[in-house]
Amino acid sequence: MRIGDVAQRTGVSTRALRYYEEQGLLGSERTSTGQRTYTESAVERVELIQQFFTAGVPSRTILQLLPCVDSGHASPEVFEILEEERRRITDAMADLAAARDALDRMIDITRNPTPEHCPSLR
Amino acid sequence: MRIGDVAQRTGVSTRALRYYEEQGLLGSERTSTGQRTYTESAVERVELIQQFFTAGVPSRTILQLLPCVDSGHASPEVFEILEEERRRITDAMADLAAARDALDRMIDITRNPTPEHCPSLR
DNA sequence: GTTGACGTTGACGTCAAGGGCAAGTCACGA
DNA sequence: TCGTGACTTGCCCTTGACGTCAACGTCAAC
Repeated sequence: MRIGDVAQRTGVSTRALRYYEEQGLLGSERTSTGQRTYTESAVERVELIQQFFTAGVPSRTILQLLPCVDSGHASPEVFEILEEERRRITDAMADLAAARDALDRMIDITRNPTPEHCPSLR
Repeated sequence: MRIGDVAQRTGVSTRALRYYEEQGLLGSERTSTGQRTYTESAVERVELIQQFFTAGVPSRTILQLLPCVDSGHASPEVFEILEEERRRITDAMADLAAARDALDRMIDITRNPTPEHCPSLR
């Protein structure tokens, strides 16, 4: 596959794919004329990378985690990173839940304006 | 209260507080010599702003929501924003959950390396 | 009245994940 | 062989929420 094919199948821009390679996250073979060639597994890899990016894991951290995906083995340091990211994500979920609750309260108040809720009615 | 007090009580830098004011998110009185003065409610306000920032709500959107916090009333457009942000946050939570599951699988595999999981052992 | 912490504005720097453009090369069908 | 679309590298640009520095004013204490 060429880069455009991977882009189309993953929904990730070619610019982003080159960026991933630049960051060491995604490998590719080259043709004799220098064009990138990808295997099928690259699609899966890109999807995993995307998932991490979406979760707020920075590229440098992903770079440390990916070898462990391939080898199935984690050094103690990598293991610590795994658990730390897990904690970070859990905390982020709690923050999101709190913000959503705040929005819910606002939605509720604006839907049922009552004197207790609404200073302007008092 | 002066800006340093608010910073200390909220854990938000003075630079950030001035930025919030610049963005219209946070009001302040001024002394005759130009120094900012805050009421007690500013602390609560800053905490709310932080909560939204943490949840990924951009300052321009927060700016549209805050008047509704004060008035207890939301125009249809603001109401739509409220619900859209709610959706966005819910989606983000699902993304985080998916990423955490991916991490959990990795953690599990590295904790119990088995031939099925680990290509290098096959 | 001087010291030192705290305050002011303004301008520029940072960081990450790409976007966009330029100028050239490659692949492939007509 | 020509055209066209896909690809290459290299470079600067963008966005948001501040950090940082400069140059200066203020305030409370001693």
